[in-house]
Amino acid sequence: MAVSQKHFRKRDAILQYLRSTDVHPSAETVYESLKPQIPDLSLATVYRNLALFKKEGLVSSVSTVSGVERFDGNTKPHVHFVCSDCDAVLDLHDMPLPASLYQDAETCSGSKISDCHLFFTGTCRNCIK
Amino acid sequence: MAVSQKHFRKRDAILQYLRSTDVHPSAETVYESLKPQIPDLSLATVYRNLALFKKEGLVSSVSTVSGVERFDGNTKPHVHFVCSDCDAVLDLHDMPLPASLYQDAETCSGSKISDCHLFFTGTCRNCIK
DNA sequence: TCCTAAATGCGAATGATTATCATTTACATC
DNA sequence: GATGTAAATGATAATCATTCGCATTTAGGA
Repeated sequence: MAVSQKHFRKRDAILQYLRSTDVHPSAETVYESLKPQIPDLSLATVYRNLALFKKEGLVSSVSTVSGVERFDGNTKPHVHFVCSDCDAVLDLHDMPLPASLYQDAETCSGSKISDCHLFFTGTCRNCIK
Repeated sequence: MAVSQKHFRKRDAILQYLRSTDVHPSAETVYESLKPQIPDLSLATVYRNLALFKKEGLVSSVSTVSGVERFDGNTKPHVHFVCSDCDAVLDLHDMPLPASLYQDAETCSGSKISDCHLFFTGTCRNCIK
């Protein structure tokens, strides 16, 4: 009925949002961020699509912070920092993963490795003050 | 009243169990493993003490696997492997963390780092078959 | 316009974890 | 040994993130 956006898909909006931010949002945060633009968005849809994206490798699950899963639309492997005070999740772009890690892990474990997760916890710059 | 073990503390039993195993148990698993020896153990006690141990640095939280937190009584830093098929968590003892990582992360993030977590996901040897 | 499969909204169900509160225990003191 | 006090615990309710079930809507082709 609307002039345009008949083909608009909530799924696309969710993925787009994940790729546009570096806050590593939770499902709830994705929902709240998109709700103003998409008033009839349902939380279940966010969860469903996040699960789908994960399965398809379009987004990754950083880790769970204070019991809540956090997502990342940046699929390029990189290191994370998690602040245990404010639950912020930051990218440490300047810390590349040693290229050998992957292969080492496969050899060492005798398993088929699919993903590598490296993150640090501590107190972030803001919370130190 | 009992002959001995008047001073026996469930807390100690929980810590002892965590240090004796390498299965990286969940709270539920700790509970079920100790229940036969300690019939009046409560799940709440397990959760309470795990939280306490974590705060004191006596145990660490490996990661949450399929929505369940997994614990490790081995405080020496080491690498983990998580099987996405069977949810097993294994130690990769032969993969030491580069000593510089810690310091690098602190410099790179401008934060106070307290812990480092490195783990791989994939399909373990058993599940490959 | 009609049809079908996929996508979604809504709300209930699930399941892990935490909070509450009464009871018990450990241990120091008398 | 009796007593007082703070910590530890058991039992269960409450919480909260996540998933499920199902009816409805949408997209896109016939």
